[in-house]
Amino acid sequence: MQNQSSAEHNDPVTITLTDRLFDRLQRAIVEGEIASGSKISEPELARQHGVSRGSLREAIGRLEARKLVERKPNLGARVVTLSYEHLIEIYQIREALEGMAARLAAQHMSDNEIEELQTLLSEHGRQIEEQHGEAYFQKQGDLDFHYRIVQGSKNRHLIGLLCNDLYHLLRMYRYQFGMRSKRSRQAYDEHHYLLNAIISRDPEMAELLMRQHIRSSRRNVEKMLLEN
Amino acid sequence: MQNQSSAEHNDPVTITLTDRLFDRLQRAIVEGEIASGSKISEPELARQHGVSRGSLREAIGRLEARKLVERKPNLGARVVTLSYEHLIEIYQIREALEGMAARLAAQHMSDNEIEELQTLLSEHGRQIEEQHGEAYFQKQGDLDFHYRIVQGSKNRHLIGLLCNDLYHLLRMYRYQFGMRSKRSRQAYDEHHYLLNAIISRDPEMAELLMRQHIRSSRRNVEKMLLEN
DNA sequence: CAATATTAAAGTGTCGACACTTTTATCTGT
DNA sequence: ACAGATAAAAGTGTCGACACTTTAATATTG
Repeated sequence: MQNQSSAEHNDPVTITLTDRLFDRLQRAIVEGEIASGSKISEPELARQHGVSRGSLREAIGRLEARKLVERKPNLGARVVTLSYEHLIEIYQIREALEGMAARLAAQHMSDNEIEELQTLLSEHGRQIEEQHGEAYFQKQGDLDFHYRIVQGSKNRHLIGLLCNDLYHLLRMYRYQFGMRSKRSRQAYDEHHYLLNAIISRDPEMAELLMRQHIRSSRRNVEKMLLEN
Repeated sequence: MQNQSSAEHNDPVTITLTDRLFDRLQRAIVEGEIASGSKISEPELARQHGVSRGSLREAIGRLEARKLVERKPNLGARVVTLSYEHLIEIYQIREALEGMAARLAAQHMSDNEIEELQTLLSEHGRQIEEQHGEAYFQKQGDLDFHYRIVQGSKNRHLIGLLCNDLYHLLRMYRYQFGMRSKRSRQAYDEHHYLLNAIISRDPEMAELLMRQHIRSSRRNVEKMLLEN
């Protein structure tokens, strides 16, 4: 699940104005530049970005589809309000969907893809040894690993759901709740078990391990948030 | 998962023009009135429905979010093309998500809700005895049952994903692939096992049974489609 | 002075018009 | 007659303006 612009696999590289605007707004929201829960004034935002209200409106519509903003008729749009409960909901959905993705990946990934995944993972291992688990790189590494497995499912609908819809919401929580994982070593191990299940072409086991991995990640987050 | 207009839990009952248009278009697409795979001409559709292109565009945007149409910059929108492969993808996602929904429902449904579910199910049983499994009613019954369990998960994000996004796509396949279930009796039995797991408050078992139920429904569909 | 009614301001929903892109139809040369 | 170039038509992307709704500010009244 790496950074990808909204040109998301759009063969014609024509980027429309609304596309760019959508990207910018999404980033601004995810990174908290536009505060969570705050109201969005169409005239103001349109002016700030030098664009007509019509185009802005379309961008907002897409943000709504990704559940980054909520809209009520005649009352306007607000940036979604983050909450502990909602974060848990997202983890439950991830557990179900990524579990299925791992199951499918064990069936459908090519030998070549599996090798690349292996390479990626040993690279992570090296990084962890070297810099004793520098948080940022490891977090990105986690995303890369999950991203490849999701892609490996070969289920385009599932890929879209996880990489387009859920991913950015999750990123928003990471940014704004300051979620740094202090368990990069454990995560790395769990990734390894999962990889072995995929190498063995064992769908059942792959799903099981992925679900455990996400559950333990969730427990980690829960603990971290209850400390604050 | 019963019929619900796009006013979807919008407290202010102000229905905007775009809302109505969206509903109409969604119905037209789901029921095949606008052919799957066909191109959508904005000027023409706008004229047909007596509405400006701007409003139509917003409606199309929402249809795109629900994956009922696909859009390419400067080339316009097409109704999504149905395929066997895509239908399988949807069933895989349903298996994962509804499985999780059942697990959560076993934990979170109120005793009252469980009783109502029980009532609903015995009503279905009665109907099957009487009219020997009239296809339509039983299909609706299946939807109602699943709908309540999804609601019972109390996971709002999950509910939205299943009842808003996936549900209409699935309905579209049912309509256009003519998917009638000839296994209402078996489905009824499977519902019963699942209900028992929920009554026992056994999340693990509930998820397992729901996943089996959806898998067997998928196999039924596969068989049915390979006959044509 | 507080609570309601009235009015002004701001905001959203909808529309029609124009610019640019893609597609279709026509023309040109060999 | 056919392939490619050219022009016309249709279609999409973007904009600014107006109507109606909500919110804020002001006035009114008990």
